Amino acid sequence: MTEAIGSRGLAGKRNTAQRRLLLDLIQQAGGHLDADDLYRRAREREAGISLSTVYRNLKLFKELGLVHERHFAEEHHHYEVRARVEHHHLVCLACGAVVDFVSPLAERMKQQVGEDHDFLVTSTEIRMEGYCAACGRGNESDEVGAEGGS
Amino acid sequence: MTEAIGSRGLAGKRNTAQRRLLLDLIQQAGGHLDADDLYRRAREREAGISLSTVYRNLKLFKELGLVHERHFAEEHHHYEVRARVEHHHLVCLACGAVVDFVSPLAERMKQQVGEDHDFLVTSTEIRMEGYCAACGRGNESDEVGAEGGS
DNA sequence: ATGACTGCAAACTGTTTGCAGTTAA
DNA sequence: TTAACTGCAAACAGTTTGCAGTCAT
Repeated sequence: MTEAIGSRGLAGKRNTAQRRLLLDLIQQAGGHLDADDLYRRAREREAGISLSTVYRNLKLFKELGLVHERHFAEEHHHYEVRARVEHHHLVCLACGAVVDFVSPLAERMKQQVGEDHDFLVTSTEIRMEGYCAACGRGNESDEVGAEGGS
Repeated sequence: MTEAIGSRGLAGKRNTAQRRLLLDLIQQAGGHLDADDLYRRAREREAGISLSTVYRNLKLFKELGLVHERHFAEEHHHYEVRARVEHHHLVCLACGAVVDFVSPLAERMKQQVGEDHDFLVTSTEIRMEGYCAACGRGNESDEVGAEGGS
């Protein structure tokens, strides 16, 4: 049953070849692709597709709730299919790997913070940075001690 | 007292009037200002300062660890003085208010996630979105239920 | 038939860079 | 004195938009 978002969910919008293609690629990719990744992959299958179309549809998919926009440390956006369960990201500062994770603590924190600050929290994004097992060694210098002056 | 980062911490770099001014403004602001905010405030005090200088110094301060760069949902970066204790952000989708919060759960989660995925986590950024007490009512339509198809 | 959608090129925003002049050390 | 720094303008990357033509409905 991986027809998850194929054409379904377009809510009255036109079902064009480009949209089908983009949705399909996003879905296949699984996660974490930016507009340019998507554009490049799309061109492989349909050479004439334009970058504006990619952007316009990414925007549409976002509005329809089909994809999520992520803000990693880089200067552009990343997109991923809307996940069934809320997950977060761990990014390796050395190799750039992005690992998804879930944590029950996140849910608890959301509730608690919402209560404490009288906020109705609708979504949470957690990004942890550091070094993965492979890159871990040799990077002791970049520690983040948080000392304050008097 | 509050001479926290004034000229101190420039680590051998030149102590120019522009740097002093920028550091001072960043400190006064307390948090969450973007390059353009900073530029505008800086011009009020020293009309001739250039935007490139703002960017170049923001980059320097970041490298020296004097400020943190934040990635809110908008298309540009925000900066804040390096806090004594790691805190996170709650942003109101209606009025744009940004509230800082701290949570002991964040620390626990960091440890746990690091262990689980064999990552050396050096920093964590948590952003929760939702509606503050004042904006809360009247926005029931935009809920984020995470349902999966079939 | 017709308005939503597309491709293209041009515009825009946030950020970076080359260069020549200035200034802290 | 001199290399680090600055202001300016021009370059860049990512993203958006106006327009004329196309295509799903």
